[in-house]
Amino acid sequence: MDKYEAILANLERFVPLTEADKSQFIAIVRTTRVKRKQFIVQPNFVCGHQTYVQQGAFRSYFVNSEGVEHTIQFAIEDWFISDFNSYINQVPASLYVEALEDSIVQQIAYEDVEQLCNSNPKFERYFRLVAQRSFAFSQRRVLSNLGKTAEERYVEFLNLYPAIVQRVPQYALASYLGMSPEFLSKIRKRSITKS
Amino acid sequence: MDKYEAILANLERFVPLTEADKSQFIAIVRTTRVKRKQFIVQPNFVCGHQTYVQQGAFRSYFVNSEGVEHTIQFAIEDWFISDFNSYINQVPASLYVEALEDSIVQQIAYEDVEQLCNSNPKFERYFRLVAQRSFAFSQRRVLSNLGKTAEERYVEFLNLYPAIVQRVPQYALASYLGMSPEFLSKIRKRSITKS
DNA sequence: CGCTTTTCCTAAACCAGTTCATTTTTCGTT
DNA sequence: AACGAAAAATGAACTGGTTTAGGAAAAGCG
Repeated sequence: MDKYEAILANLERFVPLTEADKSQFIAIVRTTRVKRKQFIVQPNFVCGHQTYVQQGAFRSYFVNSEGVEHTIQFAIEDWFISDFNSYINQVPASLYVEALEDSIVQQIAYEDVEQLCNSNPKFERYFRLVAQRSFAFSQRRVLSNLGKTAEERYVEFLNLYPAIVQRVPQYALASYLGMSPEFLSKIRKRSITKS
Repeated sequence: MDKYEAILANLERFVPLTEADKSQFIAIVRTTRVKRKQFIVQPNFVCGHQTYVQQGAFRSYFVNSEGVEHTIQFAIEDWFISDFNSYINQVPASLYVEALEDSIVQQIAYEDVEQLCNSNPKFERYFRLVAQRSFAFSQRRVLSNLGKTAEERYVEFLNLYPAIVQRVPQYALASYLGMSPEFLSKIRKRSITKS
């Protein structure tokens, strides 16, 4: 299979593309292999790319002043991941983005994206729609967690992303859900004996 | 002063505009007065507009299944506010957006914005940049709160938005900062006696 | 102005979730 | 298959923040 098939299908969910558009886009894409535990973004370095996961799994996380990790996002096949604040404002990152499995990604550089948007409104449109949806999504996530207990947040995540639960380490999931790994462990035990 | 001056200046921070662009934009803007306590967005109604605050103050909030209010955002002069998820996906809102003072706003309708973006790439570009920055901003907000205690979140907000602290009711601020009003009261007492 | 309603403050009991210390299991590597 | 290291589980002690209930102060409104 063509390695650009998936990412182009992603674009075409938002804007129709001619063959010329497609090659214009492919020209700025770079495919890379990333080994498990390897970082593609690190604090203090400017995040120069957006990364599309063709195969594998990643997480982005923040280490706060006390040294505690907080997972911000998981990404598996057909998701984008980066330190978006660093990328969009071209300032030093505050996140790590780490491969959780051996993976294959497609990357596009900031400068190339901006130029692409300037030269072809279809891409401007694509990135507008994606940014708006991402923003709306992050708002929804905040909302749906408000006033929920730790257990409710876990159950909700389990229903929404059963595949991810199987695939990521438990301490990472705990830090995503905003609880200690010990407490997540306690919850899982509870919900197993219940059912 | 021209009532469109402020909102146009906002646009021009991102894209240069000709006089023709400006009148094209102004054509879809509607100015409205909103009285204190009045809602401009309500749950179960589709949020049809983005709202720019020319004068006054608003907050958006969510009421969870237990009836507890959670403030999502405050907006004073030169800010936009809406239920962005409802607006962008044109689905029923889950938020209230309420005027905290008698206010004057400028509103632009979803359909008009989409048409404007289609017909003039400058606006496509403006809304892309704004959405990207909003997303980055909301990520930053999440980050900066991670692992912080209630008191640290209060102190940070006080430093970032001293004007807003003076202007909004304390229960609204508490629900924004993710704590009970009683606890915020306790904190304020502590930090006064400290200084 | 005076009445009503909303907002703010105080304090004690309480609890969801954390921390710490130890054991058990899983998993990647040779 | 066997070793070592990382991850997950367990349980007891603890705590940051909530809840509940009451009263004081401000603010809205006729």
